Amino acid sequence: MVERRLRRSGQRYTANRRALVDALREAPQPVTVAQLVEVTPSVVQSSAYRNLAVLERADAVHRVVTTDDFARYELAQDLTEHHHHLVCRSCGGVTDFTLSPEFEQRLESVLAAAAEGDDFDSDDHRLDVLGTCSNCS
Amino acid sequence: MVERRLRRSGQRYTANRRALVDALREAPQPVTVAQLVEVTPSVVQSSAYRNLAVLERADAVHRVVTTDDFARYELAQDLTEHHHHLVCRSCGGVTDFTLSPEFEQRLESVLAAAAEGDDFDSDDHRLDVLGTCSNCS
DNA sequence: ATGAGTGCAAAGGCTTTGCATTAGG
DNA sequence: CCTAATGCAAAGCCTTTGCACTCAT
Repeated sequence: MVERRLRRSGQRYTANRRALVDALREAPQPVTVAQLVEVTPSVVQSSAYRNLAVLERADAVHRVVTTDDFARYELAQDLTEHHHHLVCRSCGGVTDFTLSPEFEQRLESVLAAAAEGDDFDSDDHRLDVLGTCSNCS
Repeated sequence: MVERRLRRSGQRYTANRRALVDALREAPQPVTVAQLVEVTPSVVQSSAYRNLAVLERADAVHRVVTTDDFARYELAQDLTEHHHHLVCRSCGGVTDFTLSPEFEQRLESVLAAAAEGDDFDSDDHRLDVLGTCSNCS
């Protein structure tokens, strides 16, 4: 699946990229590049950044922005499951959660209507809850 | 209102801070620090960063994270009106939009339930629509 | 062969910080 | 007065980039 997306955008599925994707598959939640490099010592930092950028352009991974200074990555949601994030203001950590399909659908239609009104071409939404995780409270 | 919040957290409402808040009040949407400094030449960049941090801790302004490398700021939503953002993937620009009070309320209760299940102490949510703005399309 | 991918090191760019000076209460 | 705030410059830190080398096709 990831391989197909890479090929589609004219990219190879190299050992480094495989290692990164495997690591992301293992991760239960979005991880920073530093964490990723630590788990996959065969991939040096600059290659990790470059490959994550390639994977993102191929829609295989997704970059998650939280409140701290670290970019986090996760597998593309259509390779996993559509979900949202609990973002801890204290440690910057991210936990996934999902909403019912009914509510998701309702949300999508409401958002589509809002974007339409502003002549905005929407392709995704991002719904995060901010607060304090159980570890930090 | 802003002044009260600053005093509450033991901070002064100085000329620089006033200028920043006034500029934010004028801005129709979240603005970058660079834009802010440009509009308020009396405030140098480092003071802008420091003061925005103070104002954020006092809950007077709110830091908005988009997809580019620039932090954006807006007045705290309870000083304006609760709203959400259309974030352009191309230029990083942000436009505000609102949802109906009914839907907002529904959303809040759904999110509260989800956070509860993860033992997460939620205090806010952030709902952004990603896509392409009319300028960039 | 030949262009994409990689590693290392250096550079970029937004943001933060040290320090001497100024101003608010 | 005396602490907080300010300006300037320098440093930090995540991220990107240049360049030579290696690998896949």
